[in-house]
Amino acid sequence: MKSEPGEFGIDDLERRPGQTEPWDGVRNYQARNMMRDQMQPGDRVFFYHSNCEQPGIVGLAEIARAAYPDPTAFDPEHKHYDPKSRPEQPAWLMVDVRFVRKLKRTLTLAELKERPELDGLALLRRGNRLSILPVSPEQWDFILALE
DNA sequence: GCCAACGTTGGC
DNA sequence: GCCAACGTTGGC
Repeated sequence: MKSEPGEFGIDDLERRPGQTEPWDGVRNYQARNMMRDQMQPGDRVFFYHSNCEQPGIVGLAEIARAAYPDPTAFDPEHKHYDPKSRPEQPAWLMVDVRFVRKLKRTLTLAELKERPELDGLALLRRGNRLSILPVSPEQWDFILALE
């Protein structure tokens, strides 16, 4: 899961009450479907810092709550308001994410790109801009071993 | 700041 | 349904 550290970084997650944060604001159908269909409580995710000096994987988090309606979509005052989403029929969902730990070092995007073992990694696909991306078990183990 | 790569919107 | 215009993402 990507986040801009200037907006909400791994340190912010660590400081949250319960070290848990609702992952609101996702407004992409592919990303929504991944939250809805692929994320269960206890599942682990990489926390990725994007749009910053050193883009890369900085920590581990886990899903604390399965997908449920994103209330920010209902609020006309909110930046992420979307009139297509109504409480009776929510278009947008979010999960709760809980801090697990920071990595001992940042696994930079540049470093991940150098690894032929990660050729198929969705994060490295050309033009990818999704804020939530799949990682296979093999990719997961390989990346963690780089730490 | 630049720009490639997308997703979305809306006219037709 | 097509597609140009536009907005956003995010690395560099």
